[in-house]
Amino acid sequence: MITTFAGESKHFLDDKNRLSIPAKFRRWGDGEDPENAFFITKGSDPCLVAYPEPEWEIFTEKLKKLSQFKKKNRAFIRTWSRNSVRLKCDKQGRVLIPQEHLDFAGIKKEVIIIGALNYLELWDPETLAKHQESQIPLDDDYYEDLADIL
Amino acid sequence: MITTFAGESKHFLDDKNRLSIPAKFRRWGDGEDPENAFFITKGSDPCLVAYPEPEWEIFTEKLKKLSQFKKKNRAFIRTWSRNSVRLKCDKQGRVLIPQEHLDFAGIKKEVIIIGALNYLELWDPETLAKHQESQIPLDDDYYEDLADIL
DNA sequence: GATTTCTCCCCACATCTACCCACAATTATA
DNA sequence: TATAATTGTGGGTAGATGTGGGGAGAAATC
Repeated sequence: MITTFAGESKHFLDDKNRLSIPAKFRRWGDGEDPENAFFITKGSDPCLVAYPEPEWEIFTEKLKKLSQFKKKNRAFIRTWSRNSVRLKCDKQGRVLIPQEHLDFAGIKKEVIIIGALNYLELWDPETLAKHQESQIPLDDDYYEDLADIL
Repeated sequence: MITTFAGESKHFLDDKNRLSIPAKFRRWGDGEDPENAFFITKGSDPCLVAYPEPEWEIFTEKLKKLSQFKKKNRAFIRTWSRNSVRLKCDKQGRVLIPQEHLDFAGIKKEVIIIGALNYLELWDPETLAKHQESQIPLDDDYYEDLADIL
């Protein structure tokens, strides 16, 4: 069982591109996961997405079921896999994020870390603000649909 | 099973932004919840809303079922989760409320804590008074609709 | 094989958190 | 009513946390 991530923090990259993972996001489940590694990918939104290793594996197992005889499946699997990097926290609870991933999300120094239930999102503050502004507000139809499951 | 919260109290933030939870709201259910943590979120009204952890989890578990490959789902989860903070009572029954949340609700020193059945509302007294004044009175139609379920 | 780059350990330290103790005021109990 | 327990509030302090930087070893490059 994975701990549910919630809340947000602001941290800073240091000169070595290391990012402290907030302590509350650093441990999960029953603590029996010895490594507590994350997989970081490029998100569908302009941010990085960090999955605890078990979550990433669950998702990846689903992907394996896609037929590789469909061009779009191959493309998706390829992209997913290329963009995934396994990152282990150092003894101070930091991960070293590849420059290419930082560039994708426009992260320079400041990082907003959002706990989004079973994954984390890493945002550049400005990019996040702009994204929130340009966001189409959730409309009544959406809430109608939500109401069906909530 | 969650105890039903009812009634209201007035407490004061101390210099460290700690708020005593009224004793009657501090324990719930069968007392078998070892941590007795709250999740505090920004309300739809200008106040903070505090859910006992089990209540928050019920809702959140449903949210986890939403696919993250729909943009609107991501937006909804992000908003919900960003504003949520898990707060554990210290041994004296107090929680440390983040400054940002206090600012959202305009809380400075005095706090009105309202038991609202399965959650608590935290109000700045002035904000609450103003909100009550500007409140649209409940009309007959509303009571007609209520009658359907009551 | 030698040199350079990268990774990750360690140490350091300011800040923040949450423990503990304390105590007055209130409520419960005998 | 007297006594005991609970509650709300204040404050000191040890430990946790976030950040910075040196340097040993691994990996990559020449």
